[in-house]
Amino acid sequence: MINFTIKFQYGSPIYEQVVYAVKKAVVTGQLKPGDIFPSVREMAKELRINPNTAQKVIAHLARERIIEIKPGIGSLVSELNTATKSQRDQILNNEVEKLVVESKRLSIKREDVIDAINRNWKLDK
Amino acid sequence: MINFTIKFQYGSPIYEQVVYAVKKAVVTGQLKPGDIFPSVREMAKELRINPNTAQKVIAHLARERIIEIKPGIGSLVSELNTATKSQRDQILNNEVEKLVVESKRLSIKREDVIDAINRNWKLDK
DNA sequence: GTATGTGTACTGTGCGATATAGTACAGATA
DNA sequence: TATCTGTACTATATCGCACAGTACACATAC
Repeated sequence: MINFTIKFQYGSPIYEQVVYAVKKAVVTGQLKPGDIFPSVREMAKELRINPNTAQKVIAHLARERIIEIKPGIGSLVSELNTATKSQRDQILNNEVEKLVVESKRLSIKREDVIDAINRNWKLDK
Repeated sequence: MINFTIKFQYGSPIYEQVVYAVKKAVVTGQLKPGDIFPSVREMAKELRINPNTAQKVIAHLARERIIEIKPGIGSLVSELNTATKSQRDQILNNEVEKLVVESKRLSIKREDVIDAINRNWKLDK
């Protein structure tokens, strides 16, 4: 059974979209730590993607420690992680900078960006 | 003469990195409206990239109305734009959501993200 | 006029990422 | 034993990206 939702878009790789959907589902509580995660073949069948693509999703999620692989069993959703220093820097400098640059370029007010952050932070959607 | 700085990284296309560097230079005041923008051939020579790649940069910047092309002359840096509704939604929903999801996933505090926004907003770097 | 500098549009080549199809194997479970 | 897991292959096709090189129309400067 698939516990998260996806609507595929053009422009970015399928495996990337699935990885993001899983991250979002974990953060919003749609997927909880300890939940059983769909297997390669099940995901491929349900989402109608190639098994190799599903395998790529599993491998990426495992490398980011979002799921834990239990050989012969499948995978389990992990607890939320704590950021390493480099991950923290990547987000609080580079990612935020990109958002700020794009906002200023389009004359979007700082307050509106902050509001959007606060609004998105309560995402039980 | 090139009025902006770039340090090429692996992982993302060259033309994208140059486009972002220009956006940042405009936002920080390093490039001002009315400034003459380097031509395709000049950019290719100075940045040591292929003329086709430089052409791609110019085309992207023009499509986003960051520069104005004056046929036979070159290009000029435009004024800052106002966001259309769809651009605004794209940023205040999708982009912000990605930042929030990634932050929550790594247990980064909301206050730290807001601080980073405020810090980056004063970018006269 | 000529020479030069613009943007733009092609043809090719090479490389890597992505997605697909299909097969196979080791290991754990039932 | 049968079935499920993840994983690792071989192949194919398509696309994005960067590169090399050539060509054309247009405006400017001389």
